[in-house]
Amino acid sequence: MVSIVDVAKAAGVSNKTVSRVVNGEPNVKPATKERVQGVIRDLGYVPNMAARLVRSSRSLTLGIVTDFISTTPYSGDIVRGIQEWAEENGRTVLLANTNGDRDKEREIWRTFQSHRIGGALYVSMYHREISPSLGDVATPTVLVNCHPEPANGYPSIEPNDYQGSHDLTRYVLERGHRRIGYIRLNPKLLGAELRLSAFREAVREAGLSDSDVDIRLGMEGPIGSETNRVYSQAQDLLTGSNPPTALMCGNDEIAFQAYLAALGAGLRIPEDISIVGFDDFQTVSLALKPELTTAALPYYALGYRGADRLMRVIEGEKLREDHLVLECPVVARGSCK
Amino acid sequence: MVSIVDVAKAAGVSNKTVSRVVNGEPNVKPATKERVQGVIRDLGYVPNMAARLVRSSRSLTLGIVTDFISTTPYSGDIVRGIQEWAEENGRTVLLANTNGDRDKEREIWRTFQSHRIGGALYVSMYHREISPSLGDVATPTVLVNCHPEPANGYPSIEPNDYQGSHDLTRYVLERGHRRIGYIRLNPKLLGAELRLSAFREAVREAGLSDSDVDIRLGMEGPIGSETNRVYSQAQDLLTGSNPPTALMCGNDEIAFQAYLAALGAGLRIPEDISIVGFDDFQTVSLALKPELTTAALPYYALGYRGADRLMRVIEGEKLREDHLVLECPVVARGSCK
DNA sequence: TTGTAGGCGTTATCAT
DNA sequence: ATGATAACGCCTACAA
Repeated sequence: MVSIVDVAKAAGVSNKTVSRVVNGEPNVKPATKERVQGVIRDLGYVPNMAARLVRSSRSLTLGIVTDFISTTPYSGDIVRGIQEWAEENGRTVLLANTNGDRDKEREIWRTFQSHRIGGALYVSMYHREISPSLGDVATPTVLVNCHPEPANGYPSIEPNDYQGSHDLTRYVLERGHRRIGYIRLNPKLLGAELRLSAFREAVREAGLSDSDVDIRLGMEGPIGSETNRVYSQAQDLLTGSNPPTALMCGNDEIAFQAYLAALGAGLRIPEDISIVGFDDFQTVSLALKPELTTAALPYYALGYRGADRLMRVIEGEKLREDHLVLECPVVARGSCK
Repeated sequence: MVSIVDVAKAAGVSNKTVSRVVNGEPNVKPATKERVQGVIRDLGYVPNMAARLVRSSRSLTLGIVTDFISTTPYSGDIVRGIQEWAEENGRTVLLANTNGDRDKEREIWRTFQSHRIGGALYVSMYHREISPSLGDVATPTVLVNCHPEPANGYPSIEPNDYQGSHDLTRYVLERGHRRIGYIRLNPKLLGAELRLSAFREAVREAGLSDSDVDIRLGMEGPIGSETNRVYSQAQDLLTGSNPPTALMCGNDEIAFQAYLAALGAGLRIPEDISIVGFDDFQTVSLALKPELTTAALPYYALGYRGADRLMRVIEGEKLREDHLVLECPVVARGSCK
């Protein structure tokens, strides 16, 4: 593989001059610069990052640690956001997946260290509280789609489930609905609590009473192997006496099953029953007919802006104890009212 | 950061001996070995891959190039398969995404070169024929979920859409269906052609005539921004005179919309109409009620075995012109007959 | 504006 | 079984 010395020889300059050209440093005569660049092209020289890193110990690669990449396919958009940022900023991305295993997590951390990464993004695939076991290392780290346990203050970036659910509930209320059903996510999910409490709050603010809402548990049990009661709960809710006019769902996949239950019961959407979801998982939300009104989880932005924050941490800004929250905008489509 | 020299000093041996211990080389007295390992633990020494690479030029990291990671969320399983393999084999993974942009592709290739990766996996997110623009580099490369244009012989690994569709059609026929509807994928997709022709062949083998099948175009237009006619086509097909008893769909998302159309038309699944999909995209196939009978695209295995093949190429096996094809098994669930 | 010398952390080579 | 020394490709520091 052609090295900086080869280029220097061929161009008749010192290796330091080549280095200067490669790194865009000043103090190179334009003529020399062009000649060197020509040789670089001709010889197909590509700088060796490893050698550069050994000498300067300033790494341009950053690590991504994901947890359950398999169970929530759509959140891959977080990774895409990070990649996009990395590409725009001349960084490269090292990827590893814990599969929820603590030992593996520690091992990954060692691997990243051995690659002397500049910083890391710890990406959770569902919104939750975590305590990453990063060893006792001082690598700059930002938590994405999760937040740290109270004590250990990593900076983080998360979606605002509360605001999203509150806005969405208001959207439904503003369309005149006064009897509202709600099918919950697995209570073990952080988002479940936030979304439900925002729903309750918005409904209370609108002056509805407890008897105006009908809250059901859609999923329960350990995450990844939960019991799914959505379909039967939706059936029960929709075909009971005095059914709601609107049905809010913990996420789009629940809404999806609610559609099936509603259609199976001979109801038309949205004429007989309005349905809204949460997440804006487009494979579902855009495939449903009518398309689903929902609140959008800003996955891509979570990744992109998370990477941006990481860079700031790397460059020395003190962001510890700094937790950023991104809005979940309501996406109005045809399924409500 | 603690280096091999620090360890050597603290252990009272030469740096080469430490190196030997770290790399599990022979000719180290057990006592020395243990002492060194103790010091390594105490000092928290982590080998510097960059330095190792500079010296030995044998890279333990491999690159993944993806194209449209965003449009097909579920195919992230391919990446998961690769990661799993990498982890089991002590390799690290560098990730980059072209977004379908040729220039970016070339740039990624340069970046990978500058990291001196040992080999690369070119991963397409939907099954297709490609001509990767890898520059004139000799980095070992394996194509995953796609195959090379005739001329340039990269080894590849792909799903067997034809076999999957053929088996699935036979499964449907064996359940006694003699009038079958079919909603096609976008013809621009390689899988679309393979699946449809396998369907036609299986139907012909069973002695059905052209009038027994009703083939509709569900999607068309440029990939990523296609026109979706599935819902209306399904409605039309199911509510016409002399409707089919079984409806086969180009993929699970089409089947999903067919469900909606069927339920909307007051049909019961599978009593009035059997529906089958393709892909086994579990977010859809397991959420549908009844759960969807389909053929499983072996995404995970594609990644895992693709990585395995890459290693073999790296180690010098001649696999050029070697194209591996993985079976798509029928997954029987409740939606058929 | 350009070049020289030295060193980063590691492995390879050859001695001991 | 262990060590001394050179070399990998690059950058830093300093000199010219």
